[in-house]
Amino acid sequence: MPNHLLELQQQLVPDLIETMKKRYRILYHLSLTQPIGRRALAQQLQTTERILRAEVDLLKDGGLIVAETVGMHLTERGFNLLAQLADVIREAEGLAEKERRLAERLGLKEVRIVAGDADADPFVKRAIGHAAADWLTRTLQPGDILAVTGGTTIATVADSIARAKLSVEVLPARGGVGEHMEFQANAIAARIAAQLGGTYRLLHAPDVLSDEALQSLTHDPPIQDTLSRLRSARIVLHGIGQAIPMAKRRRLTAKSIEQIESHGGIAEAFGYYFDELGNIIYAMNTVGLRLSDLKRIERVVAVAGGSSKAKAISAVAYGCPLQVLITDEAVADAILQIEEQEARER
Amino acid sequence: MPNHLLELQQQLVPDLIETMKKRYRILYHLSLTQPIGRRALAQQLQTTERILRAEVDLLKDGGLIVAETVGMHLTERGFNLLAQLADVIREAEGLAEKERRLAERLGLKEVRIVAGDADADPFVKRAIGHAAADWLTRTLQPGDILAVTGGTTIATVADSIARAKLSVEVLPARGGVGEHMEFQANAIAARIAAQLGGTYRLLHAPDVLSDEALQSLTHDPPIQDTLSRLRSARIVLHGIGQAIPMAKRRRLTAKSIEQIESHGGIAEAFGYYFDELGNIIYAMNTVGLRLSDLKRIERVVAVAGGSSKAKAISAVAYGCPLQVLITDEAVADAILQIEEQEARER
DNA sequence: TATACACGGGACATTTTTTGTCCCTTAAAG
DNA sequence: CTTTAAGGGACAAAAAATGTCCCGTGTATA
Repeated sequence: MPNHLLELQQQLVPDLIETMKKRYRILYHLSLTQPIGRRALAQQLQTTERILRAEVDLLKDGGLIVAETVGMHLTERGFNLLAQLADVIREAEGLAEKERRLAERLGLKEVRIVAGDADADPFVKRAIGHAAADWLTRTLQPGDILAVTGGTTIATVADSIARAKLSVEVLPARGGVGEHMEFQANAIAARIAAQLGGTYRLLHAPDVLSDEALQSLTHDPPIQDTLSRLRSARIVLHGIGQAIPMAKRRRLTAKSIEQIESHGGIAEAFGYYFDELGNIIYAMNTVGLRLSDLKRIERVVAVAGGSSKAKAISAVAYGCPLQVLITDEAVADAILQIEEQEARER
Repeated sequence: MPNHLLELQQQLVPDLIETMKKRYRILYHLSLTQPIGRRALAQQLQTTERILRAEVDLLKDGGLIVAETVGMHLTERGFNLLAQLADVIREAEGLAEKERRLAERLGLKEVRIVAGDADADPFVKRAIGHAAADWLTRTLQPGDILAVTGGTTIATVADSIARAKLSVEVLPARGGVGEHMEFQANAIAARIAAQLGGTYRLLHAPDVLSDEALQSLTHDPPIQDTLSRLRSARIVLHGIGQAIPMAKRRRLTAKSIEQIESHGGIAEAFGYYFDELGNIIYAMNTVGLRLSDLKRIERVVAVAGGSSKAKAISAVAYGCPLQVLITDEAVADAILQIEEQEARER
């Protein structure tokens, strides 16, 4: 009933909604990449310079955009309009509907879908990060403990978080993995804390350990302390990986990789490997959050996109306590398509 | 807040809101004049054949219109859409806003404004009639007594009233005046009653009388009966005239006309003549409803339009108990403009 | 029954708008 | 100081919108 009007307009001026989406998309891209030039933006939006220019001129006349020598950027009015239109557009794009269906299918409390496919368009990854950052700022409360994992996806969340002054504590949910500094859980926790204006602690330990090393490390007082705080986090933000690529990147032994492969391993999260149905088929000896810890955490939020990760994402949703998923349309479509196939077979 | 969306769209896609209005206008004119041909409709809408044709083709594709050899007419879908969009368009056209302001200024419960100027475009008069008919059908309840005056405007209401089966009684609020049969209160009451499926009574008396004739007539039992029922009407629908033209049409004596003129007479209603501020400056000896009777009536509805009547309408609103006004945009603008002038002078 | 009329739809030249493309000046960054 | 990417101007080519006329057809009127 609220946006009943859209349906009426769909009948009388079908192209109205299309144009509205198109212009919204321009404003949205602009908001994430401003200041940006006409030509660069056109390339990003997969359109020609001249066509974008026509739209931009209109938006400029409307006072939603200003053009300066460094490039175009949103005015305050444009920014407000963007925020107010967000829900309408999500409804018009059919994303809201897909969110409801995906939440039901995966048994989640909340799903947020961003248009596009992160595999095909790097901008979509940023958009996912932005959506997650948005969710986070709306959800975080003073005094909260937030745990984050590493990875490129969660890093985009850190990129998008707006500056704030919020007394929260940000912790890395896992130890150090691999080489890239900026994708480490530690580094991301620090960046997010800096943006939010909160505090952070680091977990000075490698992610994977031998039994003995794990034993001794967990008796180290500072690590013990961080770990116990970690378990009382209210929100956990984590990424989801594909099993085999992740196993290789982690330099697991050939034997372990083979084991994962032979058991149909498809997803990785928190150092656990899952098959398509969410069964744990391999678990690493990790410092940091364990699967059993997640059950007691109020909001476990998975952030991941790209059609290649679709199966991994549904696997984690089945095998891991999860309340919120922030993903892209390609993933949603892939998972919902399986649902339709099943319905047809019945 | 309900059509908050419209304001957002106004910023993002102002041009498409215009086309929405344009297409709505086509559907609306079509609904009042169907079946009608392309060329005739184009003339009515003050546009060219070809331009209208482009729009009509779209509406046809959308299944809102069908074209037959007798002309075009709305489909059921088109008709539903029209009804559902009515409020939206009134909001988008700014009519809703003007209605609120006019109601406040004139101290009325409800104002309904139709786009255009009845003086300049005869179609607007029909539209006013249609709006009044619409108001009436939504307001009338079984058992109601409805009183109506004569005049061309109220006659258009009778033209537009949809057939119904409603047990109401329709009475003429005044006696016979002038020569045109179809504009007599009696005739209009009968036609409205016929359309509504209700009953009616007639007032077999001339509108204007000498004192003695009035005395004797009011002792005539059938007239007495009708008059007493008239005074218990729940709704009165009446027109508003300009003082001088009306006085001449009524063939008042030169002396009376001069009196009206010298006192600044501007409006006429129910046989009373008002100056600009609503003071009664001349009253005829009429059979039928008196001004004093109106105070006890629940809904007194004035129906009148055309820029030339603007002052007359505001005069009656001041001088006469009135709850509802159905008029056109030209009148509304004229009255509201005075308001703005006053505000400027302050 | 005959006739004039208004209907929708087809056709097409003409006008207007949209679009692709290139260039120019300017300001910031290296 | 040079390079780069910015916005805006310009203009021909392409596409769309528009004005205009015609035609066969069914309807209502004479």
